[in-house]
Amino acid sequence: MSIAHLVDDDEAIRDALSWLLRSRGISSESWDSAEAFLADYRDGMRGCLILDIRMGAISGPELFAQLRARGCRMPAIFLTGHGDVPQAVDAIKKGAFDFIEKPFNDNELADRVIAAMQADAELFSAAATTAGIEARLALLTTREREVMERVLAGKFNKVIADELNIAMRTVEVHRSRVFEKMGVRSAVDLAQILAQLAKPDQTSS
Amino acid sequence: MSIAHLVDDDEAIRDALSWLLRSRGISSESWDSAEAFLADYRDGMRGCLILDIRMGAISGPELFAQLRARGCRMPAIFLTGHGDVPQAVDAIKKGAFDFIEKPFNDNELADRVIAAMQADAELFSAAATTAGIEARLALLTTREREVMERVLAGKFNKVIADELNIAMRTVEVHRSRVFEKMGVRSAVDLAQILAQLAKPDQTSS
DNA sequence: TTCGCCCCTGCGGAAATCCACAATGGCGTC
DNA sequence: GACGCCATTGTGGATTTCCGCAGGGGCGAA
Repeated sequence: MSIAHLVDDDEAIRDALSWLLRSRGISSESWDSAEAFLADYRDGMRGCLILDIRMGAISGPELFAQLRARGCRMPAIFLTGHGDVPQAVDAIKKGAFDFIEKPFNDNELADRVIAAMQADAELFSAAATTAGIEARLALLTTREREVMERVLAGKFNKVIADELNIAMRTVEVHRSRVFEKMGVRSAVDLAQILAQLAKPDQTSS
Repeated sequence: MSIAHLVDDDEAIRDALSWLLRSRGISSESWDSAEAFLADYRDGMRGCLILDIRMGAISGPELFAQLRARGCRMPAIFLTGHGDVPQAVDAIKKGAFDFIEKPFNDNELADRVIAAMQADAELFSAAATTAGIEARLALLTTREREVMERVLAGKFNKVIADELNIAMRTVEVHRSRVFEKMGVRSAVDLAQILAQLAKPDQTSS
């Protein structure tokens, strides 16, 4: 279940938003401060963030930055009462999903939240595959990784054997074990799945 | 020589900006409308764009969209007189480099322009390498491309031969010609350079 | 028509990969 | 100490790749 995580120090806004979202079939949870949310935050949370810009000690953008630093990739929608262009520009540049002025149009906001939820779903499925790849990568032994690097550099087993001062046969064994553990059947496949790992694709609006 | 391309219907602004930039060692050229700029626009132009939001028939964002459609990748800085948050958010999401309100701070604006110039330079060098790859790719014949696809799919020459209903020897010939034309020596190398082609890397402020 | 480019094919050999079978030694855990 | 995991190596053979040599047919441009 993915839910909207609402952080705003204004109870009226929290109530209005959670009611609005519920009416669209979106469940939400609320916090009255960034600190409160940070205390509850857990890796792997799903859904989206709806953050007020101005809050107590920690502002929305600051909260967002801290969450990002902690690995959170949930799409964030910022709410602001006073149209601050530089802040909006800055937020979007830093990866915010959207930046909306209060008072907001109910329909529009709900649509944006739904879009954010969808973005999160896509991010999640993308992350699932890369996580799988990384998990397999973690299973490799040191030697296997050394061999893999050189295989990806397009070197012949013979050359790799020389570089590592081991017999060609040993290289072959490592090589095939790498393929096996990574679930691929050729060096080309390996190169391709590793290439997609280093390539996060950006989605917006 | 990279220069700032200034498009604004207000002569006073154009003059002020070009003077400001000149004082920082940045040369610029000015147009008084989007139409005028579009008429002069040529592929391969270098530098950055400084676009007014509100202009005659074609607005800054519209001009930007048209340029992007025509392949222009110059970083664009938008100037706006009235702080319009939704417009700013939209512009940044669509890839604008920056969105600045008038009246602007001279120092800040100059800094942003310099940053945009630098972004353009990075884009250019990145584009140069991908352009090289695409140029080589364009040299391949249809058959060679068909073979290449299947090689990248990790298929054996034998399988490829079956799929294309040609002799294995022919596949080998195409395969080696592909390597030759692409300037690589193994299928792994090929996979890697093609992977980097599909991966534009985003740079912002 | 001649020339160039592309697609196709066969032969044969050198080089590399892939793989099953078989084994040794180190190292840490239970 | 037995067991498991890792790194290492060898033999030998099947499979694949890589490549030079040699040649045929189609097709469009000069």
